[in-house]
Amino acid sequence: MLAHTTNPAAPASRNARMVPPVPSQALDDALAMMGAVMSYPRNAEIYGENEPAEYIYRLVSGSVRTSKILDDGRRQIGEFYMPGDIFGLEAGREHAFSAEAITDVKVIVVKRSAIEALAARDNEVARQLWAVTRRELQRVQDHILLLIKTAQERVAGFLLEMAERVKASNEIELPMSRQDIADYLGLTIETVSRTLTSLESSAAIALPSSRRVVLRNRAALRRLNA
Amino acid sequence: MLAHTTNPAAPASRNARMVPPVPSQALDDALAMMGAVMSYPRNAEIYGENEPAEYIYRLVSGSVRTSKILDDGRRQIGEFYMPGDIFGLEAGREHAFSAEAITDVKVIVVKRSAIEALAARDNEVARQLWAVTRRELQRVQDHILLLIKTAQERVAGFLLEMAERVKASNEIELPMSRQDIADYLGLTIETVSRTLTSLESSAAIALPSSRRVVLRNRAALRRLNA
DNA sequence: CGACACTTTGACGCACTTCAAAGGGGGTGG
DNA sequence: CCACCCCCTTTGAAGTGCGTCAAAGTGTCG
Repeated sequence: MLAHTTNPAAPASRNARMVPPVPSQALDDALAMMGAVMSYPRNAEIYGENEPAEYIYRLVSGSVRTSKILDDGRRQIGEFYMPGDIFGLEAGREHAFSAEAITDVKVIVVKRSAIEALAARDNEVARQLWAVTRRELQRVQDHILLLIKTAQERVAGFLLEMAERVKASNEIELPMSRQDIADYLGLTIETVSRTLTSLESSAAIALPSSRRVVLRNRAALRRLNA
Repeated sequence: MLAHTTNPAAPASRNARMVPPVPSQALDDALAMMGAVMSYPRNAEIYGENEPAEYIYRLVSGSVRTSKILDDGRRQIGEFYMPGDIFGLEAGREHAFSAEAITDVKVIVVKRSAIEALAARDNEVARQLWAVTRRELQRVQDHILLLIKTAQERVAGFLLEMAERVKASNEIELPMSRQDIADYLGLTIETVSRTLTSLESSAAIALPSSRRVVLRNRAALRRLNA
């Protein structure tokens, strides 16, 4: 099987270190073997915060967000997941975040106990599970670096990250709403909107529609991404 | 909610979920067996950003910070490590952060290749390495939750986290400087200082000296920690 | 075509930063 | 043992980037 993993045409990466897809053939095969395909409509909850983490998921199509609601109602997005990504692994015995379908999604679901039993027998699977967790850790660390920056830097960084992950030339289709972006970046929806508008004015990007973004000047975005 | 009631001896925990120490006897034993003890004086670099990640470390005594300098000179602290913690595992093939001794420290150092070879043979060690990485991930996720809050909430959350980790009744000795705290919380040193002063005025804490903090009213701190 | 959800734009306020200077406190040398 | 110095911390005053509140677009699906 030619895995979806490698991409020779990858664009020059952002200055934050790359988080390359983990080549995880053995794991992917195991998940495909053992797992059931499930579908969730847009906005459905895949699992909830504090639920026992009984399953792990491999996203087949669509996009997923993980989030956490704070006591005062503020919401933080943990991560966005794209096809091929594995999620639901981030927790201890309980999910620390909830996961929701941003678009209609298909996922492969596997019982955690089953995959862990396999890992106990198959060191390659164990190694890849660990690698997936380390990649997740890197993503979260990159996320922290975004959160200490200015609004312009956060939005520019977000766009570069998305462009890299969806690997679509220069025009990217954002599956998530402005509110999702705002809650990912620790900003308000108004600030995200204003910042995008201002990036458009400075010709760094174009916005053919609110969910479509054309990166016109990556160098400028990378400069903002300080 | 009757949450987090599990440990009667533990002080009531913060509302962010606990990140309990991972019981890792097999791993600790292996590290003790295979490792060399090294000492670093205060402020010494243990490893640098972008260096190959050849070793992993178990902190024996003292405190360590990991940090990353951004292009414009801003510094972000990744995590603080206390005795018993394992660090240096957070990266891919290269360290994403540098690690520095906050105080004089002693660490046990083990070649990564050696511990990975052991993990390939000993599933218990492999499992525990994965568990350490997952705990690290949880910490970083909690860190993100701090970064989206107000200054008061960040500082209160930081104090509660430190109190929990050093497990010293109500008076804690902070090994790190105000600058370290500021760079951990994404604030300026002035804001950290002002916030501590204001928490003292409101009788939530006392500051016998700049590095010593007495938690006088955890409930108030937890309330701020929204 | 009309209703509803999402996005954009505007005006204003405030929390935190920035710039500046005044305290400590602890270690060293006289 | 005291005095001086250096570094860290605290306090003050003023500026500003982002949040808040409010209202006007814009697209989409019945």
